[in-house]
Amino acid sequence: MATSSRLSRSSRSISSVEALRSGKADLSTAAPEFGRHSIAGVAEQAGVSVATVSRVLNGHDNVRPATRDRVLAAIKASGYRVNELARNLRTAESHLLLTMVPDIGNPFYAEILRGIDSVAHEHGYFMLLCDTGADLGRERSYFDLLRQHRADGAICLDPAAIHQALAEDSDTLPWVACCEFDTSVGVPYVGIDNYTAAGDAVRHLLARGHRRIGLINSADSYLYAQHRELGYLGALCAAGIAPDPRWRMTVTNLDYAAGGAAATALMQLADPPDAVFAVSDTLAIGVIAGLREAGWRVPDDIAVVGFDDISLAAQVDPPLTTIAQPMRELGETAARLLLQRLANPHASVPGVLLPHRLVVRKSA
Amino acid sequence: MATSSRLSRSSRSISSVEALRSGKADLSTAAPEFGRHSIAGVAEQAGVSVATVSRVLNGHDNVRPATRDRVLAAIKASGYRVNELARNLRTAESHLLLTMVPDIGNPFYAEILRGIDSVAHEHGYFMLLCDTGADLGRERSYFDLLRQHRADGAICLDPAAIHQALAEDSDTLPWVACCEFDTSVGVPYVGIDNYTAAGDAVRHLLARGHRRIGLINSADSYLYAQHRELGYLGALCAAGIAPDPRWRMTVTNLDYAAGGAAATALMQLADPPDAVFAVSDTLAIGVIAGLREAGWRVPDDIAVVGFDDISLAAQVDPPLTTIAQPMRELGETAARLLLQRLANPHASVPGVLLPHRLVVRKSA
DNA sequence: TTGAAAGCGCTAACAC
DNA sequence: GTGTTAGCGCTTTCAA
Repeated sequence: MATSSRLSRSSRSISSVEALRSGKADLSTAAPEFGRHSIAGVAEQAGVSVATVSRVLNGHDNVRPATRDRVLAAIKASGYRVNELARNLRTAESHLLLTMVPDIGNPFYAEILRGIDSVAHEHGYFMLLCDTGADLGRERSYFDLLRQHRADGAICLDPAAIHQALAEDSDTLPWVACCEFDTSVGVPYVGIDNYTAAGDAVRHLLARGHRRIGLINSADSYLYAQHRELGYLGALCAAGIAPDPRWRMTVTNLDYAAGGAAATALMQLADPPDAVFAVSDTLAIGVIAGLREAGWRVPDDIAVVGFDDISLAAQVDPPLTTIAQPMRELGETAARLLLQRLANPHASVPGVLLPHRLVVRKSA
Repeated sequence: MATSSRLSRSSRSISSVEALRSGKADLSTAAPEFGRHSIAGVAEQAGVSVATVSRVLNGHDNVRPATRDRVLAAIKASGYRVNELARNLRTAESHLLLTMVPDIGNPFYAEILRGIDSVAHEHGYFMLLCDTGADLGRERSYFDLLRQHRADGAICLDPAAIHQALAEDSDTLPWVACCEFDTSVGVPYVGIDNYTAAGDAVRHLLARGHRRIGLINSADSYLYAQHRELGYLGALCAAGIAPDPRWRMTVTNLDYAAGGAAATALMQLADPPDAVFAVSDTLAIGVIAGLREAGWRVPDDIAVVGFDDISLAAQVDPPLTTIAQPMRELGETAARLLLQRLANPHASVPGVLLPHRLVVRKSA
């Protein structure tokens, strides 16, 4: 294929471009008759029993080298692959880890997912990813995957699930919470100290001389939103400032547009803030865009602090000052907690708080 | 465990953070004993045979209503859930669709993923997401999931796989290509006409009076990169312009940083371009950031056109002019093609090209 | 060291 | 309409 794919590039490309234009390339597909062999076939071919093949397959050492070689040869010759479905049924595990994320599109989750994925692979697991859209119904159906034994355990990054945890049997299921968590439920979790982190953001603003500090927050049904609001309030109070309640905006979505809309609303107040703390970088980036559109300069007219430190934060204009969460580590830890719980269902699994840090750039 | 996990947070967190960081948490495997009931238990409880329970479970209509009710009651009372592992073994399908994406972090893929997910769910499938990191080895191991019957089919968004397709048996496996595809291979695909799309981008720049147009492209091992380069070249030639080869930059990564670096390099030429076409929005956003850092104004000093139209494109400063791909539809179509292929392995599945469009904003 | 055989939990013939 | 039963492909005692 190396050679055939290296046919004069231009000629091939052009013809294929033409084929593409028409959009009509017909692809008569051959029958995918994959995996016809079973362990019995291999056994027969190697002149041994299925038990022996199984032993070889699983690397048991009680097989004579000569026998092993014969089996290995038969496997190779037949192109045999283990049917994991059968193996899973037998061993009662799927080696799949369910990950529920509220919004795949939010770059905040991408790095967390990578962390989960890497640890999962290290331990022979695959990640079954589900976008819940923060919808309770869908979430519930995803938990069913656990009940149906289609996944061995779950990592939930989705706030909506947490509250459900108490009400249903989901607390008997093998899952852990990541980022959004309730320490008072018996579910293992990993996250950061949202209260302190939000306080850090606000204290930074305070240190820069801002006194009129707005907050753009998620609905307080989210625990992290509650904690960040408390952190915001706490820092302000400690500085002897009574925050204007009109400066607290609630959004139902963390996307760019929501940030822009909230910022616009904020600046239309008779008495607008001179700084804003948004509880997500995506929100903050939307805020900056909205502000710019309305003719305000950041940080001169109004300072902006975000939360998360997604890779984009450094790229926008002005680069975003934000609270960094250790995203990759958050994901890795969540996966380890879950694996730990699976390995030892009766042991108590700890809750973990990871450190955050303030990253000062130009927006505040 | 609820109580034992309620130990003072600080002390617990610290020790566990250390254990987890080390990655050495020991994971001796024990049997997770959830879901103790089987279909036999339900049958017994309802005073019927397992076959009848199975019939009820699968909604067959040859069951007397009274019997059905009895079974349903028994199911409810026992909290029984189907063991999908067993069902899958029996029916030889997992109802899992594998999706291979080169980089979860690239927002371009997020909307495609949503499209896939929605169609998959509509048809009772779940999406098993794998980040290949554009790595051939990992990709290969993901294809193994198909061979092992752990997934029924796959959607591959990853360039690296395409070339592999010819060389290995992967062309007998049930998969489809999305976004990156080779019309000359017998694999169903969906994508856009990259040649024309790139041409449209360049013609827009031409129409705005630019003549010195640079290109920031992926390595030409990618088919889409080849086609876009051809489109770029074609449009330039048609306008009677001989493009300076030094204005063509190749990046090995589509992230923001790569765009910034390429832009910087471009502008250090003795004779820099006055416009740049980047083959990805993430790249283009990095270009803008890099340019700004170096003191260039967009679009006054240099115009920038991107590709994809991710949601962020409208948020950056200046808002990005770009080629929009119908991302959601791309994903939906890919899923449909795959489902179609699964439903009818012998039918020929078409290749599909979806329309793109130029979105003019302020960067060019 | 190897084999025979019993299931894992389910579906689908095939009987009644 | 309902029950009996034979597997799906594998792992794992238990014997030999």
